Amino acid sequence: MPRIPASERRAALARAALTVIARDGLAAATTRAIVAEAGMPLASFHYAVASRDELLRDVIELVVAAEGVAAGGLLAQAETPRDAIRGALNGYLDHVRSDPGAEQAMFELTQYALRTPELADLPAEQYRRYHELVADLLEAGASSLNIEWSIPVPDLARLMVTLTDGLTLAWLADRDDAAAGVAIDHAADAISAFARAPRIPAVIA
Amino acid sequence: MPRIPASERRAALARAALTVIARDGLAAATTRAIVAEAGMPLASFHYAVASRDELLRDVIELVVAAEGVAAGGLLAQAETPRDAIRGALNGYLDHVRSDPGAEQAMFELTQYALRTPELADLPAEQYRRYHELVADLLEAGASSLNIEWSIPVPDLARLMVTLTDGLTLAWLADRDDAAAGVAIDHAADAISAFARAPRIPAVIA
DNA sequence: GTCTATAATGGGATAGAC
DNA sequence: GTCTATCCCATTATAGAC
Repeated sequence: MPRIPASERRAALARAALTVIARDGLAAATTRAIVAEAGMPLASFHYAVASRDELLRDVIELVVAAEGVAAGGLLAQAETPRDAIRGALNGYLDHVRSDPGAEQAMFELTQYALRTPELADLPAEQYRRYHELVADLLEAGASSLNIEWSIPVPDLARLMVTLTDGLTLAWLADRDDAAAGVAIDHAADAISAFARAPRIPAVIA
Repeated sequence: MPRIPASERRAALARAALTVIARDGLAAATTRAIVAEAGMPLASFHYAVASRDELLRDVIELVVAAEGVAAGGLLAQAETPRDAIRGALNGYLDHVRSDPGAEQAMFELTQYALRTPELADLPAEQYRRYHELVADLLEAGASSLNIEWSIPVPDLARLMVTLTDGLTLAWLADRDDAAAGVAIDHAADAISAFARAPRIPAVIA
């Protein structure tokens, strides 16, 4: 492994760590497992990064960024607010189903960060970004459906993140697709009640 | 420590483990930390229990039982379905606020169990009990408010657990009391839409 | 600059003295 | 039956050979 900049090794290690955590869990993500996944000798680890916890900081940032990419695809075409919410939640659950380990990795990392003084600041920032991301999606959805939300968009965003987290945790625990689908239908009914016709109608192009 | 039955030691170890996990996190709950908390010599650990993972099984059952006790107190007097839902969610969040570590311990244990083949069956059972517990509360609430729920009670129960999990995770991450309170208000609005007057009016005593 | 080899620590589990 | 003392392994981190 000659001549690879430390910054690149660092990024490669973070990606490898995420792969290991998604596959085997955080407890299994030892420095050895991580360098094995990255195809590096053990000593490269501390050459590129000061400590395991410091690498986990990178991993969390990686995960948050990835979540942003995944969320971008959730804004499907829909005729009604209910279908839009329902589609977004189902899309999110499909994403979880397609790679449950990755989603579980997020939760494990968040909980670990909360317990680790050097990382304890990350979860708040992580959720701030989630809320912001979902708020943007809600704004875009309102615009595309020509509706407005009857409660502040940041409030609704937090409620949507609450639902995705809760749906994910329960599904990870019992893998009950049918129950999750039903919960999503009811949640879509409940949340779409916050959509209403705009006070100032949009100009039709 | 003379003459204490193994079953009692086992229970004491499970309680001590939960104390340690709530205070310092699952990763810090080593056999040594657990016996120190329980005031026992290290060798008592494997005398009472075959392995650390086996003790964690007991701990999860302990946690689920404790959650049941906590939930029992959430059925406050309320005039309307909205206030009942709102009161229950606020009561739950107060419980989380009063001992965040204990709540975090639950999540950590669930995630760890999902990653551990010998414990992988527990989370489904855990959530089955939560759903059942909340379903009972919803039935009791409907009866006391003289309403009925417009969707099946098990469906609504899953949605309520989804909300409590989601609210808890976000609050643990950002400790934003105001935002959590607002989210609860909106959630109560949304969920109380599933309450309606009973088709068969209850007999007034 | 890179990696082999090893240090130093802390872990789960147990043998054997009392 | 109980617990001290220890085993042995895996871990993070690093010293020093190339």
